Amino acid sequence: MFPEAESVAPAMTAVLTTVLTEGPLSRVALARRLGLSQAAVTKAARPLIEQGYLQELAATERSGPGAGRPASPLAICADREFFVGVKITGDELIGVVCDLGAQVRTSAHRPLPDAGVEHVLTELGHLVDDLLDGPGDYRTRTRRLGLAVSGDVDRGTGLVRYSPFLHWHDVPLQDLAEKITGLTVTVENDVKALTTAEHWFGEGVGAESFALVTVGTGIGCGLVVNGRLVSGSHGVAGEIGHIGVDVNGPACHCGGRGCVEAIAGTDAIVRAVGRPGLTFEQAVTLARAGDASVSAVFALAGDAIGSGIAAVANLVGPSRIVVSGEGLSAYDLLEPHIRAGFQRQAFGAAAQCPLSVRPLPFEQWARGAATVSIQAFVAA
Amino acid sequence: MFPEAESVAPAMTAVLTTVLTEGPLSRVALARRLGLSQAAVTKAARPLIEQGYLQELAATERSGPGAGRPASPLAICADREFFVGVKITGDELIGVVCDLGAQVRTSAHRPLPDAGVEHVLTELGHLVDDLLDGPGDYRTRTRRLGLAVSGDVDRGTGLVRYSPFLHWHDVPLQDLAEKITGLTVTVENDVKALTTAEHWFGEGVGAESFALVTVGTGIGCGLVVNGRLVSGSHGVAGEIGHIGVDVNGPACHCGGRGCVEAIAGTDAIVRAVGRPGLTFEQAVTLARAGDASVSAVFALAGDAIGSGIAAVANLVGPSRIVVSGEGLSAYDLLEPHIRAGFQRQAFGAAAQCPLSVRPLPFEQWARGAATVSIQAFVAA
DNA sequence: GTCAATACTTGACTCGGGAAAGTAATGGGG
DNA sequence: CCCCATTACTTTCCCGAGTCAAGTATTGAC
Repeated sequence: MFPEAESVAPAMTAVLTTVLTEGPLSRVALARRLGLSQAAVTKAARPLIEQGYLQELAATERSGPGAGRPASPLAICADREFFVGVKITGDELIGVVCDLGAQVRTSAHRPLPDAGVEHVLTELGHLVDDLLDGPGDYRTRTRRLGLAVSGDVDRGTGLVRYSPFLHWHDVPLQDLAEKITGLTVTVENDVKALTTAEHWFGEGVGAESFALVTVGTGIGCGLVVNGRLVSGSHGVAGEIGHIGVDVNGPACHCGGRGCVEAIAGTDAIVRAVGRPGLTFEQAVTLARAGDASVSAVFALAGDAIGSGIAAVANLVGPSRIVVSGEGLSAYDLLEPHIRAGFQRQAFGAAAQCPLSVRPLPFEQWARGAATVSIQAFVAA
Repeated sequence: MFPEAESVAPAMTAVLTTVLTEGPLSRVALARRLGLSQAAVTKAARPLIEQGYLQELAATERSGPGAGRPASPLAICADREFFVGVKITGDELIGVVCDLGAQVRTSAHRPLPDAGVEHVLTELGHLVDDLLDGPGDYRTRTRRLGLAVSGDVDRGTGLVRYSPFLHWHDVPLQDLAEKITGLTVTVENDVKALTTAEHWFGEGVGAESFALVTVGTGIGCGLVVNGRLVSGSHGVAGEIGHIGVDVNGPACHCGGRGCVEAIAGTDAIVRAVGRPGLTFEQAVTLARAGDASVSAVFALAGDAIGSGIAAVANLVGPSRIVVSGEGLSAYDLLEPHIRAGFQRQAFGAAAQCPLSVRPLPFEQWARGAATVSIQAFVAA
């Protein structure tokens, strides 16, 4: 957290994290919330205030019958520090600058004609320069960069083990990006980054367990269980897209049969419609216009997604599920069937798990990357 | 851990837990394993030895080239304390006495003609008396009892929220059982208890994430993720039996379609064979004798189980999966199809997750209950 | 103005754990 | 045989995070 400090008192991390994710809280409220004494919170908060990360808000009006000294809630100084987040896709870099409160301050993107490591790094350097040297004067108050990449990523070492879209194998992205940008870099899988962002700053705040499902060409899922992100011991986790929901369904590129993705991925939907040359958007238009056979494809797709989500609910019992992704452009067509499939396959109380829909634009994925670097900063 | 102590130094719990689950270790090895200083281990171990929970083994012969003082490994004194575990089924109580090392010392059972709470408690009292006052003189060194019940159980409060087999609603089983037996009682869901036992003392030792699948009339699953048991926020977790693997499959009693349990539960198999009056055992015999249509039913069942297990592997990426349960009497018929279904639907590296088979007799479920009380004791 | 109520701060203390130096027990080489 | 390197364990001293209890601050109600 501080440039000098080796490791920081747990209470400081806890206080800062709680104020970040749950908003302004008085010291007394923090003490109750964290199971600490008031004295411990006072001591932990002092250096955070001195360093400019927290500020005392004006005393609020008090409720309740009796009197008493008004609380002075502690709030984040969002401007104290900024964080760059970049999502690396196969054909584009999308970058944002976020403040400490994870609000996006500015964004930019660069096309990526070539996904070679060298080229991506060069473009990344340019993108970061554009973001930090543009209006806002973020350069001086920015020390960290988060990168979100699809595929198998080791967050601890910042190694990209394998990324199918980029065709990367064992790229030490963290080291390379730190050399190019001069910032402290954190690398994370893109879905996990987005899940983290929702867990800290979105719908998943306060949830002990939480799932985020992304619908698009691929169908993915990020999981938080017992308050911690699920990483999977073989680097595989959240692969909801390859759960089999129909033994007699279409073959999937993964070798499985009737995978959710092979039924409900945008490519799979186009294929199932079976009209040569038709794009996904055109299929959506046809279905909205009432074309029965195309609508049926969307119905099956939504049902498959719902079944997959129910599998998540049945297995880990999250307290919330958020559905998101690019494929949500067709959400009006999918939603009733997603909900129907979910309700049918969710077991017992799992059916009561709230399912919310949030179209998260690509910029939000970059924000997810920034969020991961905020986390790394707070935990440092 | 100690009758007097309110809370115990974390290092003591860590040392005792590690020796329990990983066997005798020297202080130096423990320090490395736990990331503590040698001094901290020495200090934590002393009271544990004094109280008789640990003992120093004779120095072992040393390997390596140089010389050096031989290590004196610390081992559990298994006889120091005993634990009763009872599994409550719809028609029987199965009880065991385990030592501190979770070895079963003696067992007993009582039929349960009536699953009413009153009657179960009376029988439980008799069963515990039988176990503790029989040969072995366990009574004086036993202070804890673990109960395993199917259904929705709150381990923290020992409340059985709902148990379908027993037709129980909101039974404060912990309090009731403590009154009857005079022991400190822990209550846990049966599958979770068995999973805990395998995680601490079985195949799952040392695994950060681990899944146990039980195959029988119902099909269940216990999950350990990031080293912690998954409980599910609505009391639902590990319901692998109600994952839908065939949208066109048979209706399930849960309201779903093509649930694993509706295809591969023992009742479902009997129904799918479709010969009135035929028992499960007779179906097994027919299939073993080569009856093609019956064999096909087992093939479909195995495939469905394999798909469900693959869903677990894809979502949480456990480092091991253990398959168990009564239905394993037919495991020769199911196994190849379970493995085939798993391999087909497991995504990428998830397919490398080792799948082991362990028929765990009912007594092991009672041992699971005892294990939960051992955990409660160690953490106390 | 006093009083109860609530929020926060201060200072003495506790306790878990670390660092480093000391002791114990072994085998190997002179 | 005596030293010495090597490894295992113990002891002593210290630090720092957190608690407890007492004190200060700030409000509304009477």
